[in-house]
Amino acid sequence: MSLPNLPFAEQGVHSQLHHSQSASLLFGEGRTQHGSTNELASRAHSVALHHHAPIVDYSQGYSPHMHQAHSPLAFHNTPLCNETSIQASLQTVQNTLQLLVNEVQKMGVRITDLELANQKHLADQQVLTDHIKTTEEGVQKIQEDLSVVSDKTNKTTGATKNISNQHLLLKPIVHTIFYDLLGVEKTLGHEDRMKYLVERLEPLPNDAAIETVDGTDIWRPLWSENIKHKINAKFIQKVVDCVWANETANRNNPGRKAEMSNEDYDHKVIETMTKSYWRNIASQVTSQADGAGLVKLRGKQADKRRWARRAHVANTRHEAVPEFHKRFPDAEGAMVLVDTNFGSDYMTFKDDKLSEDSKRRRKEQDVPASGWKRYVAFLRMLDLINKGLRVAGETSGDEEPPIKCRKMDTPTKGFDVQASKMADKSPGLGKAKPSVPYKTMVNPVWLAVHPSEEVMTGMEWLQGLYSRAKKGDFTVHDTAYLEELAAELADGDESGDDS
DNA sequence: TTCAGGGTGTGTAGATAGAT
DNA sequence: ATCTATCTACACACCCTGAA
Repeated sequence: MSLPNLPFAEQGVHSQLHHSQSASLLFGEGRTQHGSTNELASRAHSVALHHHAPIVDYSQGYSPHMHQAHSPLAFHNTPLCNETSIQASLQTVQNTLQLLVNEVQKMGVRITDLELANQKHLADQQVLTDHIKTTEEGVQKIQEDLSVVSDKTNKTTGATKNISNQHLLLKPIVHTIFYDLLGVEKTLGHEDRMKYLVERLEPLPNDAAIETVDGTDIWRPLWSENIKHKINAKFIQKVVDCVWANETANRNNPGRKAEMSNEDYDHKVIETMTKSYWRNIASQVTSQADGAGLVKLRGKQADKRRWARRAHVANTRHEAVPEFHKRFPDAEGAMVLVDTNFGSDYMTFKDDKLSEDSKRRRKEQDVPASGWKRYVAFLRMLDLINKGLRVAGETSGDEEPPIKCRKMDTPTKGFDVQASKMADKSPGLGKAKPSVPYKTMVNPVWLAVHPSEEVMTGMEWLQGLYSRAKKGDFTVHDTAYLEELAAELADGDESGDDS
């Protein structure tokens, strides 16, 4: 109120100065108290003292006496040097001296206070330093413990985990020597290699590990046996020895150079890689050899192909999400919605257009055509954005580097996963972390008849996204297509909350 | 019309993580 | 150690585009 233009802190300083002036400096009250019981108060106090007190207080408190004592005017102005006046003068001098003595004493007390405070600060500082030292030692110990744990983890997992991708130079070397020792033609493709190995599944007589054909030793591991079987162990050891010997020769011969990195050039690493590869090949050979196994293998391969296709489409859709966000800024979390397991146009396929196999898979999947149209619409919009981006050829100047894209005037509609690539289980199943759809992804009517379907709340923007999209976010072609889809959606969504 | 260059869709081997 | 599902990297065939 009195200092409207000053921040509160400034006002505080002023009030404190006033207090110091009246109570502490003139009368010496409370100094010891403040200094000894409250460090913060003491500090503030001493700051006020050093900065302001000498000018303000000494001029007001002592100058009248000092002036009288030292100014020549004091004597010149005195009319008579009689006894009374001398006594008065002496009295004044004595008073002044007494005041000075008092003040010096007070200053002494004050200095003692400051020294005490200083000692306490030093003690506090020492305590803090000790604390920091203890903390640092603790952190160092934790770091050491962590590194030990990490070492142990590496050692235990190193022997069992597949480390092939950590040794990219070593991998082809191991594979080549592996097949060399088996006598497999280098020119053969993967399928023919498997065929070759399947033809040689019969164990050799007398537990032999090697047969000699045209003067060449050919190894015959027992693929159906455990990796620790003595013949398999011998074969793996042979591969490791050959890889090691080759590399050693390379390194010792001045005319040649090392083929692998120093990390690869390690018996344990080579052995682990070889074992891992042996298991891989053994599993394939035994599957090929056995009728049921072969069927299983084929099924697995088909699943992989389907999955790869779905993943490819999901990845392409991910690329379109940033542009989608530009067009629909409130569509928070759109990226999360694009899940490999969710999106496929087969959800909207008419049953009579599907093959028998696809019908079977859809049945097992239990996701009827009308159930997920709202979500499918979202995916189609991503597809269209993606097509649009490609058609535009990234012509906007800030895109780097300019992609040389062929111009396509009529984007094809067939962007989605084909019906033949559909999975045979519902989207949430079969994953370590199941994919759970958001409630707004599915149509309310479908959800009502599938009460067991687990859904999450959120992504409210999906609702009605459609009708907004029709209003000119896309090219003429795309808009026409979306109109088509919107009409279809309206049919499938009886609640009509999308329009 | 031909053809090189490159985009697109698809298939495959193998890696990886987690469960058993 | 083994099995399973998921994922990555790469290869290849097809076909469109644009220049010669």
